[in-house]
Amino acid sequence: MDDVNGPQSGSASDNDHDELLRLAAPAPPTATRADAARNRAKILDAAERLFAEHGVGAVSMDAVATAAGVGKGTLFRRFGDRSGLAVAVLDARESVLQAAILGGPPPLGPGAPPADRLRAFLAAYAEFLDTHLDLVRVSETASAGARYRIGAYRFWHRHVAIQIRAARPDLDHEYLAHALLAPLGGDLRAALRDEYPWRRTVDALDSLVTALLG
Amino acid sequence: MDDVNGPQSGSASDNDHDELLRLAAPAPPTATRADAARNRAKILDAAERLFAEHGVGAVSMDAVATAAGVGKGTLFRRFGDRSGLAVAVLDARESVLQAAILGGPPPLGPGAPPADRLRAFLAAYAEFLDTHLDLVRVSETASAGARYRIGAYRFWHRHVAIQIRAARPDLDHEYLAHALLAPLGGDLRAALRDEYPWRRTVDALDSLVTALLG
DNA sequence: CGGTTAATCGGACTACAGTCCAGTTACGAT
DNA sequence: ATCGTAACTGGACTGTAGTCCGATTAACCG
Repeated sequence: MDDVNGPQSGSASDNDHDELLRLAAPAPPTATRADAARNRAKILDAAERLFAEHGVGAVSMDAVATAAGVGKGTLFRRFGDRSGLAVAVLDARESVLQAAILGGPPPLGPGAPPADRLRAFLAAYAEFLDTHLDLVRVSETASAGARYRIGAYRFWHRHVAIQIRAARPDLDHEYLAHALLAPLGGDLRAALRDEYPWRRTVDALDSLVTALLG
Repeated sequence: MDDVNGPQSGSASDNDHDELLRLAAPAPPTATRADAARNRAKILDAAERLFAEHGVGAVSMDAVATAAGVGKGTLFRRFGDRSGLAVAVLDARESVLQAAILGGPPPLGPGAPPADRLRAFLAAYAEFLDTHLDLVRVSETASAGARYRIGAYRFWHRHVAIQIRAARPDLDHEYLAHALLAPLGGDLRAALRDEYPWRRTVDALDSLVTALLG
């Protein structure tokens, strides 16, 4: 297991970066049949269009399948369930933020102190969340907390955990990363959006990070 | 609105206590028809029995209605939806913890320093959560983040916010209370239960509280 | 280029949450 | 005691997520 000790050597930092990269990279394109790939693209197109036009909540899976010119079985075979489809649609948009974290300018990208990077990330993620709230909520709706198993969440979690560890190696950075991400879950944000606008949310989370990492 | 200033005067503390009491008290029993009350009890009995026997996830609303000897319309009229039923079933069990907070011995009850009370509460709630996880998850499953509107959550939130304010009046205690409760949401806990047992969860949250309140 | 195989396709099917409304029943007024 | 009415009841109905399996078709090999 990637142990907790090993202070900030250059190579440890590189390992962290590599691990994040692996989480960000899409699964290796395992020899898919041509028609399957075509259908996948048609479905994503149709879903994106319908979601934009009618709102995520008002689009049934049947509607997506029909609009894509594809049977229902195909839709569910390729994406598992409704939340899987949402994840796939979100994927492209998440990549932008992931790229900024991996190689963008500080404080979001590498180079800034951990506490600053963490604050910058939480602010950026909060913005992402508000922009795609409906889609994120659907992607979280799953039988057994699917959100926490998919690549995107694991990327955010890893990034946050690494920043915490860098500033406070004595803490349980793995769990605390979950705890810091939890307030940015879709349901809570949807319930609190009116009462707590983006600015107030970010300020409060900043104060939490400051208390934790100094 | 109940303003943020007003330091820890005795009366402010009493106001806090009264506000909590109000959130804990069940809605005034507005002249219910006798048969309605009887059916409500029959439904709760049946639900509790079926949940215990087959697991929460394997019990359909039809099954509850049938077992209670009641029509489906009645079930939905009285409890709104599936999550409303779960809330009602949980209600009695939550009251125990609420009573301990309002009038039990410290550190859970009044008398201990805010940071201690907060830690004690988070530990107690984490235990409650693990005991009733399935039911809590159903109670959170709702169209528009219903969890955050119901009395039980508002009680927990109020309590946490009050403790934060008492120790750190400079912070946004309202939002931070949500942030501290968020890690104890049902979905996250379900996903993390295996990897992070109760002890580790509580320890990590303790360190978070310590960082925040000292 | 034709045959073999295994993955894919797609629409009929199931199960369940939640709605609706016509009939019924309890309660207050007379 | 009787009546009027508002609230309650319950089962038929709707819409949707997700499953299943026979028919289809792409990829690979000789």
